[in-house]
Amino acid sequence: MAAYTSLKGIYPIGMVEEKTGLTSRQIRYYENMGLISPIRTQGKQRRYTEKDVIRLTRIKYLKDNGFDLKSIREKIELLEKSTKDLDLMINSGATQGRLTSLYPVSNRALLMKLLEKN
DNA sequence: CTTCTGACA
DNA sequence: TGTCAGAA
Repeated sequence: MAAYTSLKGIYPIGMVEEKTGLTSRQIRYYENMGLISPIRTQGKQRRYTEKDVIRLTRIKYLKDNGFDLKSIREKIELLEKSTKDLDLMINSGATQGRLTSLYPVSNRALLMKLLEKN
C-alpha cells in the first residue's frame, strides 16, 4: 500500500494512476503513442512532473468523451501551443494597455485568468 | 513492495 | 486493455 516517495513535484507511475484515474497500462501505452514523455531515473523508472499529470488528466478527459488518440494528440498540441504563445506575449510586455485588442475572443477568458495571477 | 518490458491462454 | 512472467 502506498509507500511512495513523491516529494518535490514528481511522481512515480503508481501515484499518477491515482491522480489521473488511468491504469499504468494506459499511461505506458500513451507514452509509446507519443502523447507523453516522462523523464526516467537511473533505474529506468518513469517520473512524472505536475505538468505531465495535468497533461494525462486532459488525455483521460478527451478519451472518456470518445476521442481517438490522433484527435487527442492534436487537441493537446493546440492547447499547449496557445498556452506557450500566451506566456510569450505576457513576458515580452506586449500586453501593456491594449490587451483586449491583441488577443482573439476565444482565448481572452483564459488570458484574463492568467493575468489575474500576476 | 513498486516498476519495467515483452507477450498473449 | 488486462494480466502474467522474470528481472531490477
